[in-house]
Amino acid sequence: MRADAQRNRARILDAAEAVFAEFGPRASTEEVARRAGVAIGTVFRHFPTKDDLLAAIMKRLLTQLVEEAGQRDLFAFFTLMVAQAAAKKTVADLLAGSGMNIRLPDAVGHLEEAVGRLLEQARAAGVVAAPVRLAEVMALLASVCQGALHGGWDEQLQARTLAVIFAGLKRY
Amino acid sequence: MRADAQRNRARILDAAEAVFAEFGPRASTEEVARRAGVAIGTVFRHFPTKDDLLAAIMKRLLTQLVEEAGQRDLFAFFTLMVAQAAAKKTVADLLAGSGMNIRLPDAVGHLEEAVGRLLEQARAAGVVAAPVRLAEVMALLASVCQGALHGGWDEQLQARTLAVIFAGLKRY
Amino acid sequence: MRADAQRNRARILDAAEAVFAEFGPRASTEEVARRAGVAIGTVFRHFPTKDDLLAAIMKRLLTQLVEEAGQRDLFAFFTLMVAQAAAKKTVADLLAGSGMNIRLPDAVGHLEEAVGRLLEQARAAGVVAAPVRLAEVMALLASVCQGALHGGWDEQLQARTLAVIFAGLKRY
Amino acid sequence: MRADAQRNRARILDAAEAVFAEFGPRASTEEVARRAGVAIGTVFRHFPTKDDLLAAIMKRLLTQLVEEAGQRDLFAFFTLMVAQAAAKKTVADLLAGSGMNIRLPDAVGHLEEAVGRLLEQARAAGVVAAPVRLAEVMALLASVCQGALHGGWDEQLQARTLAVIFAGLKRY
DNA sequence: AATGAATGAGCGTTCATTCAT
DNA sequence: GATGAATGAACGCTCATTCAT
Repeated sequence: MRADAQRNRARILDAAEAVFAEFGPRASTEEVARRAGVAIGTVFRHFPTKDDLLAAIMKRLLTQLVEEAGQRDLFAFFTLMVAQAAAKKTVADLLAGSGMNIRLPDAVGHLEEAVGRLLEQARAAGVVAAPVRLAEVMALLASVCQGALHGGWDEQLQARTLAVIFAGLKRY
Repeated sequence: MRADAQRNRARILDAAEAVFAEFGPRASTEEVARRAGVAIGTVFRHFPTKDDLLAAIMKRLLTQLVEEAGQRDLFAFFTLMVAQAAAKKTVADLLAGSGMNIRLPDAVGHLEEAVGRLLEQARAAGVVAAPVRLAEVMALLASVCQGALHGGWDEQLQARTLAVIFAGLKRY
Repeated sequence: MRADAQRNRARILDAAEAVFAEFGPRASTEEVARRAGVAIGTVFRHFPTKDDLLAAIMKRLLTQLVEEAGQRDLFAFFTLMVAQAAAKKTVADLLAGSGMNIRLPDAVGHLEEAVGRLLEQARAAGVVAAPVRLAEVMALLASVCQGALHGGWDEQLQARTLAVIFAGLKRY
Repeated sequence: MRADAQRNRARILDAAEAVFAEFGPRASTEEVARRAGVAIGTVFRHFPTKDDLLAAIMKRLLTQLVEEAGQRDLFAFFTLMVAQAAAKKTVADLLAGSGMNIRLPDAVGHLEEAVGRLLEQARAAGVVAAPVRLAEVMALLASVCQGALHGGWDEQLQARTLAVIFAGLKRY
C-alpha cells in the first residue's frame, strides 16, 4: 500500500471515530469523508461497506483498550473505560448492536483475555472475592460504559457508581 | 376527542410498542401504522413527529414501571427491570439516546421518586448501606438494563451480575 | 386506488415507456419521474423497484400486441411488430434480457398463443407451409424485431427482409 | 510501442472479450483489468474510454469473422455466425447498441464485403434467388444472431429457424 | 510505461413528513 | 378525523475516468 493511501486510511479512521462518536453509528459516510477531507469513493475503496468501516473503528478502539489494560489494575482499568465511554461512543453503541452487522470476535476476545488477567491479579491480591467470574465482570464493564455514555454522568456520579460495584466485587 | 380517535391513539401506541420492541427505534413509522391497522396520516395526526411517538411509548412504559415499583422491594424491582429490559427494548434504547431527541423529565422523575422510596425502605431495613444515594442506584439500574438488553445475558449471568451490585449496595 | 393515483400511475408508465424507448433500460428512474412530472418517491411507491417498472411496461406492451394480433393475419402482424420495434424499444431490449431480472411468463405466453392462432389460420389458408412450427415463427419474430430495432432499417429494407422470411414460411 | 506494452494490449483484449462475453457490456472495466492481470490505469492507457475498448474487441471479432467467411459458403457462414452468437455475446450486444457509442464502419464494411462475395457465389450456383440483395442478407444475419443470443435457442430451434430463412433465400 | 489510489457524478432506494381527497 | 398518495432530502454504494507516484 502506498504512503498516501496509508495516510488516507488513517485519516478516514480518525474522522470516522470522531464522527461516529459525535453522532452515533447512524452518521452518514459522506460526513466521514468530508471530515477526512477525501471523496466518498475513497472511503468506500478502503472500507467496501459502512459496516466494514464501523468494524475497523471498533477493532482499533478495542486494541487500544487491550494495551491500556496491560498497564493498570482491574479497578483502574474499569474506571478508565467508564471515563472514556463518552469519547468512545462508537464502541459502546456498537457493542450495543445498533442494527449493524458487525462481527469482531477476535478483538473482543483479546479484550476479554486482558480483563481476565487483571481479574486473576486482583483475586491473587485479595481485592476481589473468589467466586467472582470473568463473565459478570465483563457484563458489568459493558453495562456501566453504556450507562456512563448515555447518562451523561459527572465525575462524582461516576465515582459513586463504580464504588458500589467495586464494593460488590470485593465483598461478594 | 372522539371515541374512535381515542381508540386509534391506543392502538397506535400498542402497535408502536410492539414494533419498536421488535426492530428498535429505527423501525419505520409505516410499519407501526400497518400493525395498528390505520393509515400513516393517522399516526402523524396523533403524534406529529416520530420522536413524539417514541416519547409517548416511553412515558407509558415508565408509568407502568412506577406502578410495579410500588409492589416490590428494591432488589426485586431491580431484578424485574433487568429481566424486562429486552422485552422493553425501546425504553432502554431510547434512554440510550439512539439519535432521537426525546425529553421525558416528568415520567423519569416519577420513576426516580418510586425508586427513591424503595431505597429508603431498604436502608431502613438495613439491607442497603447508609451512604448509598439515589443517583448511583438509578445509574446502576439504567446501566444494567442496557447491558442486559444488548448483551443477550442468560439468566445465570444476569443473576451473577446483579449479585455483585447487590453485594456492593449492602456493604458499600 | 384514488383517481389521482390512478392518473399518476398511468403517467409514470407513459413516461417510462418513452424514456426507456429513447435511452434503453439503463435510463435512470429519476428521468422517468421528471418526464412524468412526479417526484421520485411516487415512482417507487407505484413500482417498488426499477425492475417492477420495466416489467409493468413490458406487460402493457405485450398486452397491446396481443390485441393487435387479433385483428390481423400472420404476415400483417409480423410486419406491424417489426415496424413498431423501434417505438417499442423496451420490449425488444428486455426480451433481449439486458441484465434485468424480469419474468413475464404470462404476458409472453398470451402473445405466443395469439401468434399460434394466426399461424393456424395461415396454414389453413395454405399461405404457410405445413411443417412450420410456432417455435420458429416466434424465434423469427423476436429476431427480426431486434434487428429492425437496432439496425435502423428503412421501410424498403424492412420490406425486403420480411419478404425473404415470408417466402421461406410459404415454401419451406 | 514497447514489447511489454504490445503484450499488455493483447492480454487486455483477451480479458475484455472473455469478461464482456460472460457479463455483457455492463461488466466493469476493473474486472477486465483484474482478469488481464494489469492495473486499471493500464487499461485506460491503451483504450482511453470503455467504448474504445469495446470497439477494439468488436473490430477483432469482426476481422475473425471475415476470415472465416472466406472459407465457407453463404449458408454455412450464416449457420456458423448464429452458432457463435452466444459465445460472442459482445458482438451481438454491441451491434445492438446497448447504450454505447461505437462506430466501426471499416470493420463492418469488410464483413459486409465478405458476405457480399459469398452471396454472389451462392447466386452463381443458383442456390439463392436473383433478386435477393446484400442488404437484407446482412439484416437477416444480424437479426438471427441477436435472436439466437438472447433467445437461448437449442440446436433444433436454431436449425428450424435458419431453415425458414434459407428456404426464403432460395425461392424468394 | 505501469500502477492503483482518488475522484465525484450518478444510481436505486428509503422514509419522515405534508396535504389533497 | 381519517386516508393514503405525493414529496424530496438523504443514504449507501458503483464505476468510468484522472493523475500522483
